[in-house]
Amino acid sequence: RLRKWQRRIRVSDASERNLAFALSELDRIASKLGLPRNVRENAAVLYRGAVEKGLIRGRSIEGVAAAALYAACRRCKVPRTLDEIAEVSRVDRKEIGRTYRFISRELNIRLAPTNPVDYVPRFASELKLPGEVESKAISILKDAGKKGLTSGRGPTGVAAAAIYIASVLQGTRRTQREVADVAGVTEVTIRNRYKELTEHLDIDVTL
Amino acid sequence: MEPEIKIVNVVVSTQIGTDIDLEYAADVLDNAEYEPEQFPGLVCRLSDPKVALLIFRSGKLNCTGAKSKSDAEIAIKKIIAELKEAGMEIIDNPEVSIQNMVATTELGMEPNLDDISTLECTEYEPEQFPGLVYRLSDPKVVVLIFGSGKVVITGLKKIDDAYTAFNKILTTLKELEEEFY
DNA sequence: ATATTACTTTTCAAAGC
DNA sequence: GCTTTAAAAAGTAATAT
Repeated sequence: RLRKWQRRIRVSDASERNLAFALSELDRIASKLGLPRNVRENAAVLYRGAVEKGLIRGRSIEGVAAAALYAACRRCKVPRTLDEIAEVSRVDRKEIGRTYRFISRELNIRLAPTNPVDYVPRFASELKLPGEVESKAISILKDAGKKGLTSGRGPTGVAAAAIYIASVLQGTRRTQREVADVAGVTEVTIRNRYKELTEHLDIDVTL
Repeated sequence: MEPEIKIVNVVVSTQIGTDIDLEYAADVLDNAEYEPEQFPGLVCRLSDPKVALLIFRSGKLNCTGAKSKSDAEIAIKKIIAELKEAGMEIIDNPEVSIQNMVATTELGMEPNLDDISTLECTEYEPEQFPGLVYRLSDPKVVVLIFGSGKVVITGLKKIDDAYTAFNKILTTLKELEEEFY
C-alpha cells in the first residue's frame, strides 16, 4: 500500500541522512588527525558494514564512526591511540574502545596488537628526525620484540624510547620531553623503557 | 603436581531478612555508610575477616573481599549478631552462595602474548591493559595472562574450576608453542 | 629523580535510575 | 549502561618529596 511505500521512503531517507552524517563525521575526524584518504575509505567501508549488520542499534553514530576510524588506522598501519581519537570526538575513550571491540568482533575483523614500529614514522617525522634515526629505532624495536621487551608495554611508550635512543645514537638528539610530547606519554615512561631497552639489548648510549 | 593456585577474593550473596531498615542498621553498625542517593545498598567494612558487606533493603546481602567462603560466613555471622542485638528481625543461619572467586597463579614461563592473541577466544590490547584476556567457555571463566607469566583467573564459582581452567590453558599454550616454534 | 597513590582490565551479586 | 564492593596482575599517570 501507499503507506508502506511512504514508510520505506522515510526509512531510506533516515538511513541516507544517518550515513551522510556518519561519513561527514569520519571526514571531520580524519582531517583533524591528518589521516590519509585510504584510511578514511577503509573506515567508511567498516562503517557501512556495521550498518548492514545492524550494529548501530543502541549506539551513537559518532561512537561507531570513531571506532571505525580507530580500526581503520590500525589496519592501514598508521595507528592513532584511543586517546588521540577521543580528543577530537564527542565520544569518550571508553565508549570508543568498547564499540571498537564490538564491531571488530561482529564484522569478524581480528586485528593484531598495535606494533610499536607503526608509530615510528609519524613520531620521527614530527620530531624532524632523519631516516637513519627512523631505521635505527625500527631495528631496536625488532630486537626488543624478539626478546619479549615489548609484550604488555604500551606501544607508544616503547616506540618513543626506541626513537629517543636512536636519536642519541645518530647524533641528532631530541630530549625526553620532546619525544614524550609527540608520543603522548610521560618522561617517566620513556625513562623506564629506555632503561629496559639499553640494558637488555646492550646498547651503549654515552652522552 | 597441582599448580599452586591462591584464592585472593571471594564474593558471596545471601539473604538475612525481608525488609531491613537501612537507616537504623547504619546507626547500629560500626563502619557503616548508607547513602541511598549514591547507591541503594548499605556499605559495611569489617576488619577481622577483612571484607566489605553490602546490605539491601530487601534483606539481600553481598560480602566481598573474603579469602574463603568460610571467612565470608564468619563475617556475615558477625553482622547478623550485631543487628540482632539491636533488635532487628534477622534470619539466623542463612545459606550463602558463592557468586564469584578470583584466583592467582603462575604459568612457570614467560609467554609470548602476541602469539596467544591469535586465538579467537582472546583479546590483547597492550595500549589499554598489559594483560591478555582469555575467555574459556568450559568452565566459564576469564583468565588474564601477563608477560611475566603471572595469571589471574576470575568468574569462578568453585575452586576446582580454577585447576580445570588452568590445565586447559596450559595444554592450549603448549600446542601453540609448537605451532610458533 | 624516585616514591606514593591511583587508575586501566576481568568477574559477580544487589536495587534503582 | 551506570552507581558500589573486593582482589590480583603490570603498565602508565599524576602528584608528592
